[in-house]
Amino acid sequence: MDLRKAGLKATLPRLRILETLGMANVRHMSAEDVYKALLEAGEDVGLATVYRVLTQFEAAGLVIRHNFEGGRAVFELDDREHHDHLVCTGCGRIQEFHDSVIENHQTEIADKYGFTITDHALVIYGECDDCAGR
Amino acid sequence: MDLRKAGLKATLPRLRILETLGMANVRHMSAEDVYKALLEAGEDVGLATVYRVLTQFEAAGLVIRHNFEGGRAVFELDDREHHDHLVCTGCGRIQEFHDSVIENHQTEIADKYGFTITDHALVIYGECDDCAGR
DNA sequence: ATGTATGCAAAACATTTGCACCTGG
DNA sequence: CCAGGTGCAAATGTTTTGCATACAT
Repeated sequence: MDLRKAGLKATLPRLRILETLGMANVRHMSAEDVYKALLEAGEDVGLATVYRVLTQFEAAGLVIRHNFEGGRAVFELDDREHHDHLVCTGCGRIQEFHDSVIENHQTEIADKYGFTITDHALVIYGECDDCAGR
Repeated sequence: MDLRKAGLKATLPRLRILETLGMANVRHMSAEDVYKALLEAGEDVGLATVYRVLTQFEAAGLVIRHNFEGGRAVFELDDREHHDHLVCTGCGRIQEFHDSVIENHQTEIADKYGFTITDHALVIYGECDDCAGR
């Protein structure tokens, strides 16, 4: 939460972007989503700044960038336990989950092939209950 | 392998693109990779056609499109058992693997949250042996 | 023939960068 | 004050699309 602790000046745009990502009802937003939310909130921010700041936040470990299908990256505040994602192809809803058996197996696999894990991305695509009946 | 069976006319560009993806030493290529390979082979093909054809192949289930980190999609011939990927962040090398324990757990997780799996993507990023010592 | 596929060039996106101006500490 | 941050516009890189021509059946 503390920008200074992350080595970043506490400027207005950075604070606002962090706030926006912290809004309980969103969790996963694209750069454009953040930008639009700020404009609607009456903030005068540039899209380029949103991209720059999100990239800095990622480097500082404040947010996680996801490359789900669809061509645009989405960002999420890195303020809770590690988890993976279920993405509904119908409504776009995102469900987080954690499975330690899968996590452990990933480490085993990396070992087996001589890789040192730096990161991993597990995304399950499917249709959620609400979308099943169209 | 059979374009007609997939409902696609057996045109020269399509045959060449399929051949290129089938070259044993590649497996994972971006649209541009395929395009360049064809130009070098003396084929007169357009980049737009490569994109169009790869998208058709994906829809027909002949190839799989991956959105790894890095902004560009890579394609792989869908001619073997399902598998996931280890991607070396150092040299870009891609190692395929399969783990049935992980697969089974994914199904369980989807069930638990009421999702019907249509697809999934597990990518482990890390550094391979060869890159470990820089 | 004839409907579909292709190549080219232009368009559409997502994201990045150059630069003059503004701001936080 | 002054290094670093920001907004804007222009540049980039990837993928898509419109259209006249070429090709497979």
